[in-house]
Amino acid sequence: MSSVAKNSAAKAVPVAKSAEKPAAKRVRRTAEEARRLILDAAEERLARQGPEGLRLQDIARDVGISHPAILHHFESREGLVRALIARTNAQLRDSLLGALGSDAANQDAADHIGHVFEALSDRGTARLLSWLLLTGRATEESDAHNIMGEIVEALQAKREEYAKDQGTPAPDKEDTLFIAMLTANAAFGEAIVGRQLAEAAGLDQDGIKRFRKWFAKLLNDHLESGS
Amino acid sequence: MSSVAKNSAAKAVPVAKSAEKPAAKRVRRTAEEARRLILDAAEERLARQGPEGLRLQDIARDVGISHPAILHHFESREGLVRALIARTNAQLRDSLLGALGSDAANQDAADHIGHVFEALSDRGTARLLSWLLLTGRATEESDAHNIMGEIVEALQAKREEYAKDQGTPAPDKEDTLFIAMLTANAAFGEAIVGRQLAEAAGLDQDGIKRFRKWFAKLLNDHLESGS
DNA sequence: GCAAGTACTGACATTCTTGTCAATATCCGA
DNA sequence: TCGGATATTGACAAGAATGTCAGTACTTGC
Repeated sequence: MSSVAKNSAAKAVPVAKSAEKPAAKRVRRTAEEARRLILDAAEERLARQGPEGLRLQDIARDVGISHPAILHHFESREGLVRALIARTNAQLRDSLLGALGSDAANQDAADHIGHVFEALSDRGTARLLSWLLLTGRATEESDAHNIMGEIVEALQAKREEYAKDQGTPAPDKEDTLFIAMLTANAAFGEAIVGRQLAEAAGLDQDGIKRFRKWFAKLLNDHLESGS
Repeated sequence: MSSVAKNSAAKAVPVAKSAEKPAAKRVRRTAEEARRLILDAAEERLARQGPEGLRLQDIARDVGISHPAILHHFESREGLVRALIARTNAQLRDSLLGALGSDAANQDAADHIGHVFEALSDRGTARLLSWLLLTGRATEESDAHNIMGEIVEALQAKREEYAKDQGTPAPDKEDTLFIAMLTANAAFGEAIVGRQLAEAAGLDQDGIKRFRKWFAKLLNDHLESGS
């Protein structure tokens, strides 16, 4: 050992009192893994406790690291929030467009409605996005722009295709847009006030399912009535 | 002026350096008035900047008082929030039930929809309520319970009356409940994501109006189709 | 093995926010 | 006009939160 006496008891910084802590074997993750874990923890905190539960110290404790580690990976708290927003947006986009694209020939609204509601309710995606909208963030990010635009395009394409098959006139594009908007609004609203309202009305979990079906039927009736 | 030399330069506490501040003539409001002003300012801050903009110092500056004055009137920040919630709930209740009760014979959904949307959008009522729901407050307040219950009752009564006039069968109560829920959800959703979505879709203010009308028509069609 | 790169940490600095307190100014009734 | 009640204030206290920094320990390429 050439460079001796480096971690003995010399310098003075770690002190190292007799036989106390076994040093706890520091763990080291890849940067990517660490970022993922941190975002996961932040996401859950946000979903469970709302915006005020998003504190670096808490998140760090959840992950099992010190809070400066978070700063190391995300620069600042704001950076963390930005990253969380970006990831949530991407997940939402995949979830929605994926569902819309997969069962290509499915014209039944109920399935799509279900997907939208679940995509927004699960893991508190809607709550997260609502919070960021409420705090005035993402005003210029305009990620939502693309998502909404793509979805309306996809929906309109399906309706036109369906109309051609049936020999009915092509549907109005604004009508398609309104359907998408209503669904989005309703899903967001449900994610936020849904539980309260359902409780107030004495609806159980099954009642909520009935509500979604009822809503899907409402839209289906509209679709079939021809604009 | 018998008791002279009271605000001269004596005691030592206010220091009163030569000719600086003219003492600024302290204003004194009634407790009620002060509370009202404070709540107004808090409400606006919340609507404009979201939950993070609700700081005692800021609110105090808006009103033109010092922040301990707020504590004096509301005990604590939490007390202020509670009071704000209570007032907002009461306003919302009056607004919604008032509209529903006034034009007694009006069966047209469009007007009611318009009222609901406006009541929730104006002054950021929905944003405020959303925030408090997101932060997990008002879980047991259950003020919302009463409001929702009353509204469904009122709506159902109107539908039954209308059905009797028309000789049609009485409407299903759950259907009425679902209509109310959808409207509430959609209005909340619009209050939060509405602007973003509309922007994304290239809708202007007029487009939003068209959307609301479209939604009202959707419900009207449903009402007239008999459940 | 060695050295460079970097994930990670403890301690500290800074700033912000709620809340307390004693003192003061204003209103209002006697 | 006096005196009590109370709305209001400045100064301070306590705590929490983000951010900085120098140093430590793990990994990986040579």
